[in-house]
Amino acid sequence: MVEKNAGGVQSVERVLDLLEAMVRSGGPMSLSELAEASSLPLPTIHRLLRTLTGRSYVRQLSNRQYALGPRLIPLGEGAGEQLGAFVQPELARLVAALSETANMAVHDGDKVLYISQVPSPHAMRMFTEVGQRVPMHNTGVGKAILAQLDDDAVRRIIDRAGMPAATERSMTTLDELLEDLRVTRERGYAIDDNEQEIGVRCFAVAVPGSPTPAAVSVSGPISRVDGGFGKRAVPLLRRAASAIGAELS
Amino acid sequence: MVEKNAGGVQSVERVLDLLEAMVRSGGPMSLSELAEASSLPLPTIHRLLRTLTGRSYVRQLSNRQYALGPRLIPLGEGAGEQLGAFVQPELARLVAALSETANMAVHDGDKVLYISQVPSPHAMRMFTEVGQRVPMHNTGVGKAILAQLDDDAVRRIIDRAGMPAATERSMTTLDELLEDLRVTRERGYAIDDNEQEIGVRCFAVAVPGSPTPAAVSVSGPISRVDGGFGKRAVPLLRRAASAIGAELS
DNA sequence: AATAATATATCCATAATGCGGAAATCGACA
DNA sequence: TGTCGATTTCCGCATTATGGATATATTATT
Repeated sequence: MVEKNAGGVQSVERVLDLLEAMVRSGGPMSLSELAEASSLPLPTIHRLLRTLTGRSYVRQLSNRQYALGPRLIPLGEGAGEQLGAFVQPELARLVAALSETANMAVHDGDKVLYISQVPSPHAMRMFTEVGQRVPMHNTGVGKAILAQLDDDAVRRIIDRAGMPAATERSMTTLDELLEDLRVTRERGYAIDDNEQEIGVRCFAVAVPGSPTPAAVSVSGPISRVDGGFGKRAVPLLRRAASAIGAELS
Repeated sequence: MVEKNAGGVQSVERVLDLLEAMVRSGGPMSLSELAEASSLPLPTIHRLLRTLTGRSYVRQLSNRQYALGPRLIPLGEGAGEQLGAFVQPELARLVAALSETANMAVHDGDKVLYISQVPSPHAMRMFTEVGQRVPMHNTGVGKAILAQLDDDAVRRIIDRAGMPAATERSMTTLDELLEDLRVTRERGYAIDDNEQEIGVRCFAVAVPGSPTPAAVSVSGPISRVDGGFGKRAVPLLRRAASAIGAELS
């Protein structure tokens, strides 16, 4: 044995490495690019990809490059549903206590993906939709997730995604954002104050120990969601986040 | 050798079988349920799941049941993007020729998932969003996909999903739907005529040879999308669908 | 067009890897 | 506390995946 292995099935671990490399690259990859990314011998990669293409989890373009295949889509959808189903009751408890819309979102590339939502009983409420992807720099969940990364990682994400302003309250420079994240880390929760949409305020807490970074939030109109609301909401958000985190780890 | 193997890496094939079983079940599964679904020995399944849980592609609940894990979500998203990126130019050609919104969708569970869209240049246009999931029985893409299945498979889907009416033109009985699908198969393309939304008509063609069933469509207001439009649209849709199908296979 | 250079795909002998029967452990229920 | 069904760990065996070497495509060069 050349290296110790953490008890996983080798070929499965390698397949996962390959798929992750393909997600990271964001586009089709050639065999040799994959070899470099994974430091595995070419024949091995080829054989594994052959297995995946045979099942449509990877498809080979006419360039002979490889891309993620359509069969992965139902897998991702299914995972989202199953996760959402578990998270739903926790969010429902938040809504029962606070009467504002509760969301859970996960980090996905340079954006944040909503995977679960329980709407507020109020007529005027938030309208985010499960499956929607929103920027990281001007949303509560996005900033809660960013605050868990170090400044360099944040910089890379913003380099790629930019900082489009959604409202006049949105932050537009990296320095502003990094300072806001510093405050967020210290305080332990993130606030979106009219940054994503005028008239809306949002409190968000990161899910601790989640494998893909995630966060939960409650949001509503500023008339109801004020400082006093925050005082009541944050401890509940913390509890919900750690309950979810405990189940995920 | 007890059985012939199609040249794939055994443990990888088995992992895919397990994940697919978990998607089909739609909820958490116990080890023994997985054993029954996959006809593999328990220790083997356990070892494979251990590898997957170690990487967060599967998570184990406190019940000791297993569910699809959060790491699958970015995979599915990435696959959707990479597929969409390739499909985009084909859809753009359709829009250039027809000036109506073009969509591509894949079969996902009991619904249809939009994975790519190019909007019409007209001010009045369709508003479907990528990532949205819509019913199968009252959409063009949905019916094009259903028409490729046999009646029993259709029946099972409708049994689970029901046939909620979106408009007064929506079909609401299985028999109506099966008859419509028979016509669709004969004709070679599907029509959604005010069934999903009043004032909107849609022509759709299945993507041939796609591993996950898929379809492309163009849709717009009935004032522009009439019989004459269909005559021009269908051959172009066919060409786009087979171009996409060729690349996917 | 012909040739070289590079990247991709296939073979196949080897042993390392994953396999699964058997046994231990855990957890639910009485 | 004892029993039963399910889950998890153990470990010797041989089946399975491995990767160096080789053949075959594909692209670049003259």
